[in-house]
Amino acid sequence: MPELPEVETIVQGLSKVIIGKEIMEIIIREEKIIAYPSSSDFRKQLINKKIIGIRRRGKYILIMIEDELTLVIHLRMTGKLFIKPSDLTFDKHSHIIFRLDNAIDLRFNNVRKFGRMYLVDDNSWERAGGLDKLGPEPLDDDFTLGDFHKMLRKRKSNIKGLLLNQSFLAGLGNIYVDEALFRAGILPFRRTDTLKNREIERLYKGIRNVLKMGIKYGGTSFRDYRNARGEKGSFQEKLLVYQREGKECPVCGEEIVKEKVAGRGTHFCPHCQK
DNA sequence: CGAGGTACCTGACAGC
DNA sequence: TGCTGTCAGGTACCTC
Repeated sequence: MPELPEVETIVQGLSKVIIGKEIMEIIIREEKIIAYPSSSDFRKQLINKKIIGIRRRGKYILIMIEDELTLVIHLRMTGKLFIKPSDLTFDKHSHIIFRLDNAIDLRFNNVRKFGRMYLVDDNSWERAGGLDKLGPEPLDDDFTLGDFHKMLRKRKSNIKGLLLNQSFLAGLGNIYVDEALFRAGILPFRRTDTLKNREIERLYKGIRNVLKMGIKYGGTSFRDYRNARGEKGSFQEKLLVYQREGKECPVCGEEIVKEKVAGRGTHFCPHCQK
């Protein structure tokens, strides 16, 4: 479900509420969500510990716990992480509940049960479900056009598939890839080694701009996504091609097309994108 | 290495 | 009303 801007919005929302709080109780209603370690070790190591920080890496949420532990959470599809005053009524899909010391719950809700949690030692991330294999952060200041150029030069696959690959670049998903490619004027099935310098530059800027805009508008909510307070984002109102099949291209007026590329539903303008 | 398919799950929606 | 098929913001794993 969530991509970089949605995860960033959730992290920003949670940081105001959970930092400095102690975990009093953990209610595990779906064991399989805890991927590492065992659910009993997971509970044992977290109980009565204080949350000292939270940050994002790609689409992963990293919650820093005292005693040099990191709770790593990936929401996958339909995952939500939100805060709520503690009570005993649990939504059908709230699988893990962290009860904090101010009578606030941090709840992990995930209709499709694809999301996973990992509890690892700080900076020891090889057990954290691929976190150690991520590519660069696209919004980092030290991720430059030159870096992007160098990374692309070694590749030959279609550009959409490559941008979805988290070990190539961290944080993009199906929505933001389609939007970035539209803004760059590049067809999603173009071979990476055919991209011209000026196209690579437009793509670099397109990726960064669309991610920044996504964060500014609090993410994209067209079905499940909600922030840490249960509110929708509004970037769905700014989408130019995603979920706009059959509608007019905002630039040329031609019809937006949807096809399967890299195994995913892919939206593009056959006139504006070359 | 890359491409393509399947699997993991549940729910919404279209069509009959 | 209800059945069936398809699709969904993600990723791991398998085969060729």
